Amino acid sequence: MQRPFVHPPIETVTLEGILYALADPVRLEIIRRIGAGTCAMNCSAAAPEKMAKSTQSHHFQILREAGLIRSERRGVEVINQLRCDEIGQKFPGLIPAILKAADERDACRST
Amino acid sequence: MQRPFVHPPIETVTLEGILYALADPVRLEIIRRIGAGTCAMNCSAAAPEKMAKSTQSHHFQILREAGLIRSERRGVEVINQLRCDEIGQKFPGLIPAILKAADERDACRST
DNA sequence: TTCAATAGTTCGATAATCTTGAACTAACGA
DNA sequence: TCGTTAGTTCAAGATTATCGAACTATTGAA
Repeated sequence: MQRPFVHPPIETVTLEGILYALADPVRLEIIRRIGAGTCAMNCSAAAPEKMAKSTQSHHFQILREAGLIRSERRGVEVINQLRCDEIGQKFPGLIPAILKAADERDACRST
Repeated sequence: MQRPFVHPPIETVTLEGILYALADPVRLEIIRRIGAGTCAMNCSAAAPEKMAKSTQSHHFQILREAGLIRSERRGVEVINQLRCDEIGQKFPGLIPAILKAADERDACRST
């Protein structure tokens, strides 16, 4: 089928959806990678290597439905970017706080 | 069996565990109620009314295992409180950001 | 002490959700 | 047109959640 990507308008994005999406370690990692990069990232680059593609695709779909990312086909690949401005407007400081917590966790781990 | 409550030391509390616990709407609501109150709260008061007690109990167990709450038996009931100082030390601003987002969502809803 | 009531917990079974491999689609280049 | 790459969709087995029923722990009253 492969219908075009659906992105919920920011008004319908819910806190539950965001937390649910970010509660999965894989998806949190994807968001961290996408969020850290300056430009949009394709799915394979953002997801863990050894995971089944179908599972990757599933995770991206959940991130899209949660309103966290915007996906767009660019040639043979699909590029993704964080909808940080929109989300930041609706839930100020939420995403940064979570990403900061993830960074702090990593910093603690490596010491 | 009913073994005594186990509370993970703050060092073993993970961001994943916290996000996972708070991703469930019921558990987020429980944390909001416990967090809002000035004193510790028993399970029935913090959980939604019409939910099965076994399900409530299950949710409290997940919140405990995530390190979000500390439970203690007080007579016939079990009182719960947010471990906000400890968590705030490990993940500064995380819980407040999530609770703030929940408050903002409610504020938008009611207007 | 014994009995009843209250507040949670544990257990077992069904219902919902996740993960994966296989088959498929869409775009590109030789 | 064919082969390759990058993702998606689908169906099925494996986890995980929800509930009712039975149980435990504590209190207070007879």
